[in-house]
Amino acid sequence: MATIYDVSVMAGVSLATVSRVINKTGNVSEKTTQKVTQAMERLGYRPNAIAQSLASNRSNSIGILIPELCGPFFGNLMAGAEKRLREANKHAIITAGHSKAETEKAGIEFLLSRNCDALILHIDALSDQYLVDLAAQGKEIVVINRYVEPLKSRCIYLDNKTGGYLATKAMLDAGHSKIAYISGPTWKEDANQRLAGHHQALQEAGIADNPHLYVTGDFKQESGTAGLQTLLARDSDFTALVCANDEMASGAMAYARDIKLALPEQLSIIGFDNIVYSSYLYPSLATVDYPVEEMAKMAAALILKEVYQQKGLQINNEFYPSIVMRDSLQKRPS
Amino acid sequence: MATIYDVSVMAGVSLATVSRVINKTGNVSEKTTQKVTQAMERLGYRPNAIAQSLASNRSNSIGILIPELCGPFFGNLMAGAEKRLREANKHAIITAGHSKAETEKAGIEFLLSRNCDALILHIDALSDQYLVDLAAQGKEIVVINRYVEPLKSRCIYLDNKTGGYLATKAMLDAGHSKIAYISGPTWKEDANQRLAGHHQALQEAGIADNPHLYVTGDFKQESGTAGLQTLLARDSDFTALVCANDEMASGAMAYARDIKLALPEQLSIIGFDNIVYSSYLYPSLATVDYPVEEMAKMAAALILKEVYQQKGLQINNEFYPSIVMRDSLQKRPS
DNA sequence: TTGAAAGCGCTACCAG
DNA sequence: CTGGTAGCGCTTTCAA
Repeated sequence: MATIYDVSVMAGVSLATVSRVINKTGNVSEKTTQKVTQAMERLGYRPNAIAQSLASNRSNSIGILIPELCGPFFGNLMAGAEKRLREANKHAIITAGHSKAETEKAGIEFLLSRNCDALILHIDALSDQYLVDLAAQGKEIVVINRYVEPLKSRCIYLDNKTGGYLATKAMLDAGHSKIAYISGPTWKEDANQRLAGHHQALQEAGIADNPHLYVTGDFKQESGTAGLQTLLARDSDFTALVCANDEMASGAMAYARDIKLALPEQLSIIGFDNIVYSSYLYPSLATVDYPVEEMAKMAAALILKEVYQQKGLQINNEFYPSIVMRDSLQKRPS
Repeated sequence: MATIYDVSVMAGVSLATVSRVINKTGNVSEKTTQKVTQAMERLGYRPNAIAQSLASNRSNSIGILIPELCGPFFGNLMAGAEKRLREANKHAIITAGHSKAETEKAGIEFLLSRNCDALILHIDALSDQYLVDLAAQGKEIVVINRYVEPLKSRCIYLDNKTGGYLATKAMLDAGHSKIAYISGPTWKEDANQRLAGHHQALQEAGIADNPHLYVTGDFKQESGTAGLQTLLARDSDFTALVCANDEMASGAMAYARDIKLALPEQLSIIGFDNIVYSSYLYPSLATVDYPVEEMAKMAAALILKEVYQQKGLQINNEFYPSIVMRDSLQKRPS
């Protein structure tokens, strides 16, 4: 690899000048610029980002920590952030936290040690306090899908409670009153808030809480399958099922078909997230739209504004869910 | 951030010694090690990976370039590679190539400029020659899902042609003879090979080629929907549909239901890839298994072996697809 | 077993 | 407009 030194020798100028033309900073004469550019081309020179970063304390890269690298939800999150950053000539460095405190911490350390200019974090396991302390260290962080009061201007979050409320409300409006619920893991904030919204909707409708109608999953498909199985085994005669995310809903749907339960005639189902393939399920899955890609772009925009002083960016911290009606949710036959 | 210098001062030793205990290299007395370790803890010291990398020309990070960050196929690819690397204490740096020569090249340059020790590349647009030249520059590269003759020991690939063959053969074996095909983009190697396998199967069965039964998609769901629509508009009376991937198959299934075509009674469908949710579709989608996660792990293993001299690793370059029978493929009613 | 010192490739400040 | 030069934080000889 050619270095800046090789270029300076070939162009017959100093290191400083080469650096100037690389970074388009300072004034360099037209003629000199040309000489340098030519030398760079001839040598196939490419700046060493590592060295640049060490010298300038800037890396033009943003660390992104998400629980998992696969799955439609986080896929869209990554893609949204990466797109926005790429447009601004910044790079994303992505790593997985696997929803465990230890690995989340290790992931953050990794990103920090790579000198990221800022971090976008989807944290499941670490505490609010940890995030507050982290932010206090001076590195710009943006927390996505979580509301941390002291960091609220740095959080991009969804009103999950309203989302849960809307889902159940849609079932109520369709005439259902026996509504089962498959929750996400109780140690996840978003799962709890969705459940809280569900409770609120039931309460408003004057429907008493029935623990037989709840089961906890882990946001994966299999747990939707297992969840519905458990619920049915309890022998409660519910006509509607609210799932805390689409993946569990699709698992539940698969189970329903296995046991010849007619969908949506015998059971209405609604999910949450509006992941890409929910409209391709059969019946197409009603859900609550989670504008995750937009939110990820907003997180990126926040960083572009705060860290790179990009102008004219409108920041919006709170996002709202909306109902997406599809065939899996049907009026309760009276 | 505390630096190695701060640690050396606090511990009362030299920089070199601190470096030795960080890297567990060279002999350092028990006592000294303790002093240093304590100082590091007290200062909350974390090595600056950038500086380490610049000084040692090693980064312990592996660059991964894939076309897209979202989607089940690439999600599994990332996850598999990351998992294997993490176990070995290496880190993945992931970037998207978006299937365009320019961005793919930029992605590679980015990874190279970040001093990655090796690259795992899923390349769509760049030429074989480009890859050969790249490899010649000395950086270890592993090419995934593509066979490049001069680099064959560095390629981890699937026998896509056999996969295409198996899919169509399964339809033939089920009694179908009018078989439509929705292909991937013709400029993608894997798409062409799958199609070649399809042709081979037809030929062996003595079935003449019928251009009316072909349509080209882009591996996305929508193109499956559009593809089936186009095929049906041509008014050919096919009873089976082979899709070059599961996403297009799910799009086609959605369209079939829209127009009240009974699945699988009136149309048998098979996909390719065996992405996670294909078994949750209705009817569950028959497909060709693509062991992408295993392959990604193998790519990582190859790097661990070649670059980091990890021992005892068995490398296997070629992987084979296998048929996954599910409800969407049914015997042709005679 | 330890320390001194020369870089790694680049930026940024200070002179001129 | 250009050059000289002191680092950025760390690794890695070479000596002691």
